[in-house]
Amino acid sequence: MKVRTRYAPSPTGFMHVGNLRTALYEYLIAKNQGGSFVLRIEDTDQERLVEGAVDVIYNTLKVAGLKHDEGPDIGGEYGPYVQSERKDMYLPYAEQLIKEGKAYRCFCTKERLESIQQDNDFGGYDRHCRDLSQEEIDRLLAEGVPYVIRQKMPLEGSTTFVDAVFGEITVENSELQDQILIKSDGFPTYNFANVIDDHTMGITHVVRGCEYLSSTPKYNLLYDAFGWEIPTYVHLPLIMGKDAEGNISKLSKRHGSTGFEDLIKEGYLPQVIINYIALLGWCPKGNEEIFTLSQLEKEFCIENISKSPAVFDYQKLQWFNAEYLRAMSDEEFIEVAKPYYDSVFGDTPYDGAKLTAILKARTVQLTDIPEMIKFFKELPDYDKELFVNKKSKTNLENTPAILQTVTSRLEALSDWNAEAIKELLINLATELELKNGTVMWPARIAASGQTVTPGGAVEILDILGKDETLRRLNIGLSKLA
RNA sequence: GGCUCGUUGGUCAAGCGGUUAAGACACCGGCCUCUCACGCCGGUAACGGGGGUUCGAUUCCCCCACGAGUCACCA
Repeated sequence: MKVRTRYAPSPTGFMHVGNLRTALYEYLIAKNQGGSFVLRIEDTDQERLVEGAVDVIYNTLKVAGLKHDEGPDIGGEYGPYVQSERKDMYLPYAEQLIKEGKAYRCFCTKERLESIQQDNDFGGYDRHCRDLSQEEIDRLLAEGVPYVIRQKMPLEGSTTFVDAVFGEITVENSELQDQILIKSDGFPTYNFANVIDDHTMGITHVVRGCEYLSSTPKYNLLYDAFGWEIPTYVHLPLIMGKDAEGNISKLSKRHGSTGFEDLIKEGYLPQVIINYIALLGWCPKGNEEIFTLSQLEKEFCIENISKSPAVFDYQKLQWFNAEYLRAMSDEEFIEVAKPYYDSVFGDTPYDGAKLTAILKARTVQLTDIPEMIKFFKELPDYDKELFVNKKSKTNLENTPAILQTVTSRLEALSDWNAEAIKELLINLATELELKNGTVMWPARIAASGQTVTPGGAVEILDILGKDETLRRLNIGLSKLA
């Protein structure tokens, strides 16, 4: 049978990396088996609808490369793919269960439910309406008393199911509530809609966070009640975060950015986020860690999904990002870095290729770029003490003369390119019987106004160009005078 | 609190009865070097505790501890 998985987010306007990982695993499980990945929007909670939230979902999947085969925007033979548009499908199923004695109407008010919460030795709903007489039901219906439809849970025994990740899990039926199937506004609950939709859409693998593990027996009782085949369950371990004190809890804002959009804004590549979260809870066969999406499609297997929760590690994410950036061609790097170059230079022309050459090995997050290159745009004010460096053997005594010589030699250089500049400076060092650093250090400081720079003197001088270089070297000389 | 699940270095994790207990990130040295990176070489660091089963347990079983999830007209 062809594998079919579905990603069923509710449109909240925010894509948490945990949700994205679920989507990714669903996608991978489907693609690994040549199956279909379905997108279904779960908007049964009319009180939590957010404007434009569905677009966030489309956009994230698109940027992340998780192309769905069926969905609200592209259709498919199992539509509609938005639950609110499927609203009328659910009630008949619930009524069928009532007819078969597997569900019942509950007329209890919210007030009553709240009051029994106070003194609940049993926990939860007391099944007050489970055995109302038919006359009573008819009377309440005639009066138009609002009601919900609840599922009758077995009072005894236990329910066992097998999860593809966690194995066999047994829950006592006495633990199960008579859960609501249809809310008083006529909409189905998430749990009910899920079962109906998954079955009618032919979903074979239900992949979701393990927070659903203990409610899965309820789902299965529903499948059984309808005589439907139970799907394969794949429950995923949670993604945790670690706060400043070292406490570990479910990943949330206090741990840093948790939204896909936020991470993109912070200069992480979409393919990096995908690669990293793929490895949070799943482990490939070999030692390789860098995977493209299509490689993941081939490698992914349910057996290697971990049972224990994983802490989201921003340092590792950074390493992945830097690694991807370094592996890029110059053209690819320029493409992703351009907005950041532009943010520094504005309308001033610049050589993206040369910037890329020095930045590629040094960029962790793309957002690091402006800070690294802003000195090219404008020479920062600096103290002459910066010229002093023990290891390069530079000090305020020898530097003025060296910098003066460097300046005049460069002034005479007609062909301004990295190679020529390098040759000139190295030859000068040899000629003066100095180590390279003694010549390079003053040049770099004067050209950049800072001790730490991306690239060396040669690259910086080359990028600045002859005029700007000489202007800056002269500023340096005047500081030393 | 009841129930369910989990527990290998700081983090991600391999392991599936016998291993010098992989690898990666981070960290610490060293080399390279005009700074910072990159790259290369090396290093520190782990099976939560207690009982069993077994010739032998990180691996199987039980108990405990700790952690997490769940007990909604939310998903």
